[in-house]
Amino acid sequence: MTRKTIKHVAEEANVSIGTVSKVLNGDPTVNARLREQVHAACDELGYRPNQVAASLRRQSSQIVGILLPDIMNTFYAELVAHLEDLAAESSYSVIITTGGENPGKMEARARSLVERGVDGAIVIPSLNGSELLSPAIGNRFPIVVVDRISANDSFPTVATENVSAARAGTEYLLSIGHRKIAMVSNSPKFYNTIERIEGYKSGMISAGIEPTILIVGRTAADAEQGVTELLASEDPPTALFTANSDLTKGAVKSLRKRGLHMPDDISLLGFDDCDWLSLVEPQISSIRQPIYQIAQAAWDQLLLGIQGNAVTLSKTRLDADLIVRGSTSPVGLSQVNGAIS
Amino acid sequence: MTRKTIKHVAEEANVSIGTVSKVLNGDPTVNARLREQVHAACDELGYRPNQVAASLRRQSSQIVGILLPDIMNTFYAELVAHLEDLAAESSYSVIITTGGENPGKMEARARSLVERGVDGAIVIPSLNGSELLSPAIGNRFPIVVVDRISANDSFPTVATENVSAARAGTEYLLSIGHRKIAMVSNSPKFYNTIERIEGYKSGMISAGIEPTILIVGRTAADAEQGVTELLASEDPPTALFTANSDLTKGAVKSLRKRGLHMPDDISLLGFDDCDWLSLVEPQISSIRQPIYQIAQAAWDQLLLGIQGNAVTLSKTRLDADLIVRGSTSPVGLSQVNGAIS
DNA sequence: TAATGTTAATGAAACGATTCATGATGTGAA
DNA sequence: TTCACATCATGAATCGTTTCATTAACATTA
Repeated sequence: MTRKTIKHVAEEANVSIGTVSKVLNGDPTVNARLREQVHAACDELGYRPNQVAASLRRQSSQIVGILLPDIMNTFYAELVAHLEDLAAESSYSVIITTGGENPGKMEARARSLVERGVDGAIVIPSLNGSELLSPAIGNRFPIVVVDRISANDSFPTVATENVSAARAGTEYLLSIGHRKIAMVSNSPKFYNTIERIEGYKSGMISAGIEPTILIVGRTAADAEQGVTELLASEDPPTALFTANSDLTKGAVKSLRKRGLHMPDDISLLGFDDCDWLSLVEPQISSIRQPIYQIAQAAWDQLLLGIQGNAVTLSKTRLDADLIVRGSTSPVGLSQVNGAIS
Repeated sequence: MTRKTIKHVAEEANVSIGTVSKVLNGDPTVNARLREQVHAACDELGYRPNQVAASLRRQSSQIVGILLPDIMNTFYAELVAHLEDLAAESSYSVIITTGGENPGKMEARARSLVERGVDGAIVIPSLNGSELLSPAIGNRFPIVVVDRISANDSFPTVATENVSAARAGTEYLLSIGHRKIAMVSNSPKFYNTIERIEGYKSGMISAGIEPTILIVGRTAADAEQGVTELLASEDPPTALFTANSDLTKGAVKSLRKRGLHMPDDISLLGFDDCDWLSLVEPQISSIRQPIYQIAQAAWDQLLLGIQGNAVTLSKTRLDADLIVRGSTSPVGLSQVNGAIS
């Protein structure tokens, strides 16, 4: 028994196909009795509309794409969760595709989204991602770029106010007496990273202190190794500031292995909040991005784009919060003496 | 400039629409020269096929749905990540929808998936979810139920061999000398929970020991509170066995607040592995579900269902691994004396 | 009564692909 | 030369909706 179509409903209800369509779409110019008949017929037959056909005719699918590097990162996972909720509220469905850090893959996925007829997409690009997007996608396609925005994005963007957040974090560490503060960052290929480094730098320089920036790879393991080397150096920092949650993981591992205790031996402040930060001992101070607001703003922008309203190319920035926990404290005596070990 | 269709390509290449379609679908019965012309025309026009139209005609969308309670749970997030990969390899796209623990919402989402014309779905049901599914979905629709299977599922299922895994965990704790082992579980509404409890019970009973089962709510906070009460009781356990990662979080929080140290004061073993387990001090022993294999098996089953092959109603079970870390150790002297605090 | 206007149902034309029966072309055998 | 038989391009039908120009029915006015 194949699925019922609008045609079957029309026959059952003794009306035309057009009338059924009207009823289903809530058109008021239809006689109440017929409306009743149509509804009855739908129930009778267990009719479910075929959105594929509707999409084709209407040239809009009520589906949006989310294109991102990785869904296991908690920041992205939470973002996706919020976006999915928001979309569902407006009866949109969401196609998720992850492109890893591979721009080619990412471009292919973007293509496939367009072919699938999604009405728009929210994109967290990988390297050079957003430049690659335009050709893949054609120019009439609504996109909002989130988090990893870049200087010349020709799309609306939504991101955390990274510079001021990183600067606030740095100033906090300075305010509790640290001078040797190292930022641990992945390579500054994305604007979020660049901005975090910039915020840190400006904080340090304002305080008249030379910044120390440790560039490591993308993974926790990279950070672990880098931090281990840094700590073995001549004049190790008394505080670490990690640029995202993966790097924070690596830093914690490194400290553990070296037997250093936070906050007495060293302080640690991480960009990105996740729940395990308050499960470790001591709990780790962090900068929390306003994920829900980011999702909200991105969704609003996307809807605007889809509805074809004034493409204002808006650039939204949202403020992050500094959450002080137990991993950061004033410089200890042992640290002042440079007596780490 | 609107998007090009197959018709434009046909004109550009001076062939018929049918021929273009053949070329695009790799039909071999087409002259090499024409094939060449068609490809040239596609490039020339920047033609991208419209999968919506193709879906309508072909009555298959190359999209599958994933219906699950929550994407922020690491177990589900990892599952989704693997599934998305597997799907992409077979050039399927994936629509994610989360229904929370709300069966009504879940049913609505399932409906919407069907209307959207997905070829099949992978489902992690919420309460009574899989019973609700059939009516929402009609009977010719390929589904695989994962993780939260139930006794009378009328769909293929894939899940961890929960009973033996929980039993193995229990036996491990017994083997290192624990006798007062409490299982901390959410309410046994799902078969995964029921089975974990069963495995624990059978391990305890085989050892001639009365099981202690603490039923708490679904969240980490629920577990924290429950564990705190349990530990304040007359004769507190020397080891805890938590039934999933959220509960493990709660247990860790409770132990921290109470100032108990693992493993000396109390041992902890958690069902579900996640990366923060090896970031806390001591690292927490756990049972790791074979997530990739689960995803793989689920995907294979789903493809089978989609291809309409023998609906065997297969029930796949996969073995979990016990990972011993630092949170579990033989009963300490203080514990034997019952002198916790 | 005829002319006009209003309301609401209808039928057919899209949307952009796939698919299949048909027809055109060319080759080889009789 | 003619017939049979491949080979391969073509055009039309189809998928299940939406949409819009028509029409039918009826009411209102002159």
